[in-house]
Amino acid sequence: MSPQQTDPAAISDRYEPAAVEERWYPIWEERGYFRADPASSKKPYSIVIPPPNVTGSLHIGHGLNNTLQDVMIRMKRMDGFNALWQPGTDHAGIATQVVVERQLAAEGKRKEDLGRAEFVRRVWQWKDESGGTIIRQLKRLGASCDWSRLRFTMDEGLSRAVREVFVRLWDDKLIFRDDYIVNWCPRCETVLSDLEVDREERDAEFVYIKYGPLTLGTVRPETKLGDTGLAVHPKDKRYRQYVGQTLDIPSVDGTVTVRVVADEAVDPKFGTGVIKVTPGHDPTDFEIGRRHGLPVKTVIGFDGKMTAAAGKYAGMDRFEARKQIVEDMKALGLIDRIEPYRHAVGLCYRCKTVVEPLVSKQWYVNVKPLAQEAIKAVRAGKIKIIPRGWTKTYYHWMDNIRPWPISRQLWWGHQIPAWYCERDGSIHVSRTDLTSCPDCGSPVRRDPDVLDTWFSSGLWPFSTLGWPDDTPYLRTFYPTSLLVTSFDIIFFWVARMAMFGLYVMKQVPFHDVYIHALVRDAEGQKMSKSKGNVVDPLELMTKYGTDAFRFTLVALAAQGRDIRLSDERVEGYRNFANKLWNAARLVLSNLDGYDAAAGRRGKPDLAARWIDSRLQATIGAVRAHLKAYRFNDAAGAIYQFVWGEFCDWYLEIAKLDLYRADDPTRRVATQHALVSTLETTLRLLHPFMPFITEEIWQRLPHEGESIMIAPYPKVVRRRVDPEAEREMAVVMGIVAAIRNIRGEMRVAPGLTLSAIVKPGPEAPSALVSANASLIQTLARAAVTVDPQASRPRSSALGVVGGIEIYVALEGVVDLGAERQRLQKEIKRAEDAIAFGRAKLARPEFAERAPAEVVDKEREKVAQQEALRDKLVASLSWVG
RNA sequence: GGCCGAUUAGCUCAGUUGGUUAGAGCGCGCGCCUCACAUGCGCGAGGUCGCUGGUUCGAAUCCAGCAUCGGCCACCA
Repeated sequence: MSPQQTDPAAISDRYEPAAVEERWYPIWEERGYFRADPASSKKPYSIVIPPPNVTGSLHIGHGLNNTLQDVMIRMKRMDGFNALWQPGTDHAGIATQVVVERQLAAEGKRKEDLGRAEFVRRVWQWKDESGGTIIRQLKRLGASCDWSRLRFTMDEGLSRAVREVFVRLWDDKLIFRDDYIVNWCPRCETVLSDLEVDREERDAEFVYIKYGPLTLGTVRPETKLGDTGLAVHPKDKRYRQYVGQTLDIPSVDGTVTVRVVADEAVDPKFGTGVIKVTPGHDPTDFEIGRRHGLPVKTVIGFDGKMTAAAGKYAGMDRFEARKQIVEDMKALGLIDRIEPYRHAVGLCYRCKTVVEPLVSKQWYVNVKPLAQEAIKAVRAGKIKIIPRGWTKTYYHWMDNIRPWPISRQLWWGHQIPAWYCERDGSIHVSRTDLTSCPDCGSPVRRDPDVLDTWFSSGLWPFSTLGWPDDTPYLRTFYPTSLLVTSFDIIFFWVARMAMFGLYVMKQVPFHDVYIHALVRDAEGQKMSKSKGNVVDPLELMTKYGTDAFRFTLVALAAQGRDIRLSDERVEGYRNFANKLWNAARLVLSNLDGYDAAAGRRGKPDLAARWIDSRLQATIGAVRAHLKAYRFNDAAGAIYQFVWGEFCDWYLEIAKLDLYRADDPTRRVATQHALVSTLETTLRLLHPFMPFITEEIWQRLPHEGESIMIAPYPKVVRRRVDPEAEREMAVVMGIVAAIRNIRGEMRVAPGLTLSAIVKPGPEAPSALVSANASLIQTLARAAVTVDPQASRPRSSALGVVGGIEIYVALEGVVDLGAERQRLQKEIKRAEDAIAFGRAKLARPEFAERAPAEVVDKEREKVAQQEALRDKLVASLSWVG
């Protein structure tokens, strides 16, 4: 490396991120640094991205999620792994379809007006228009994905994977079609899985209805029209006589015929201990009905309106019908009483419409056997969930898993590969499209439903790598190394991937699962569009720089705790980037005459040995923290090292050699220490702050073409130097003690103090003497070392680790003024003491005030006494 | 109802397996435009670690109970 010199004026004293970010990302991408190579002999390391909604845009959660992944993948890539970060996007069935439906609505059209084929074409068009946004934004974030491998859940290849898995599950009898009670959203007109139903507490009326000889309570009187039974607990003596009877109950619209059954599901202590059984509109009732052979009567339709079976209420909205029926029952004297009641109602996760339990024919995956394997994999440690606490949640959900309804009444998605024979209705599931019945040659009709979005995302770790084909990527990178995701999709996604991965590949889809927390606003509120408190990551990146934004998220990403993001935080880390920038500016502008070889030959002085030792410790800490996914600790370790040690101490010390041209050997040695420390630090920091580190690194003497592919720092044992650390601790302690006195005594920073240092057992004279000039400069004090010294008059005392330091005050501070100040403070303290004592002495206070108030007052007095004593002591030395 | 988490400085949070004087950022006070950086430098104030009890030589840390807040799950109509 040739000697170089940079004029400090040539580099801005502010780090300006925009230009740097724009310059480096395209270079990295063009040079192919993001690409993994399945033929490489390096150890593979892979991450699949949680696919964002293809038509979405980057929100703060993506910011955190992808920054963490980028930190890991960049670190591993630098550390010599064959690293693949597999990117892609999700078609997000219902979400995307709703957006396009809204666009149509703006044109005054409904999707039915276009027809299915045309509608789907419109969605594809929308996908093509908006699909690039989130990818561009991820690039803006610095994400080092292998973009040449970008996948989409509805790509030809991934669709083939979906169909293949569907067929295999069908052949294995793990997919079935059944009439079952489902969560139905009357607005979206589709079935929802249990996970897609949000619960919300609502106030309701608990209506006690007279049912012939019995009385029972319900919050849903309108479903009375669909009652086909009554149920009581088998052991409930009160109602035993009715069990088995069929009752004709006079009701609002003629009589209702119900059979009384005994079922364990009934809680005899709740309400009257009798429940009405409406198998058509309640999941519990549906189960009871199945157990006892009660018929299903559907009185509410898929549109949320009462059906023809509801008699005179037919066509009425379900909630209006509820009111009307209560009115009618009141009129007929069928209501015993009404009580207020608060309970959870199910809402559609997309549109918040109250979900209607309805019986309909849907496709299901019997996930129970798959869940068993998924549980085993975690128990056996083949999948490690971090933080550990989430494993219990995972087990609990897997243990209680129910069949997964996978059909959705949408047009956007993977259409179910099943055909019905027009002749006998037989079902034919096929890898290829059918035009006629394989059994009888009759015409066939394809099932119109599409699959739940999570079906295709569940295949993501292997479908993106080429499955069902046996590709080099699949062989090299499956199972993946790490999955980084948020806790809110553990069940939706992580659990499904675990089940599908084990079922299809016979191997876990990932080894480690890191679950990160939620990013909230500065007040701790969940960000939401309706609250208007959404922080736009792009704005933050523009305002403070991408590196600062990334570093903020990482620094705040403590395990198991939500992140409160505020501008002040990002600003703080923007300042950190600026600090680093200026440290680099100092180094770069003092490299004239630099000779790397000569620098290496030189003998490092104490400070150089110290900073090198601290650097090794930092490298070790960062590696350990990243290994354990303690991102915040890793970031904190670097921050502390760069600012608190390298800048605050080493750069100040280095200036001594840099600015003094009388010792060229020392200068070159120090230049070398500076370059080497800074260069290593940049590599250590690169995964967190990719842009600024590359920019500075390129300007520094370095080896290689980019920091992105430079080696990640390793701890060099022989550079760990406990002796240097001990000795520097003494020097720093003395400096701090003198600065402390300067601060307390309000001595101007420009004034040079004179200090006598009396070494103690921990700090031999030789050590202090050897570093006297260092101390002198850092503390701005003329230092005399004297083991026999005793404290002179008019001096301030500092004590550190057995060393005594006497700082002369004569001529430096106005002793008279200082005396006055001390006297004034002593007086104030004494006044406070006197006041406090008087208060305590007053009987009405001492006897009547609460004990803690009295204690507090006593404490205050004691504090003031201690302060006074300290001031008096100071005064004696100043006097 | 079940499970989980949180409670530490004015604010937001760190604090690995129990171990000297409990840390950081922001904010606050004092002094500084010291030739890398005022997005900065030096110094300082500020904490009964939610409460009660227990284990221990020793507890912010482990155990039990309580209080407050938050989250997830759940078919009590």
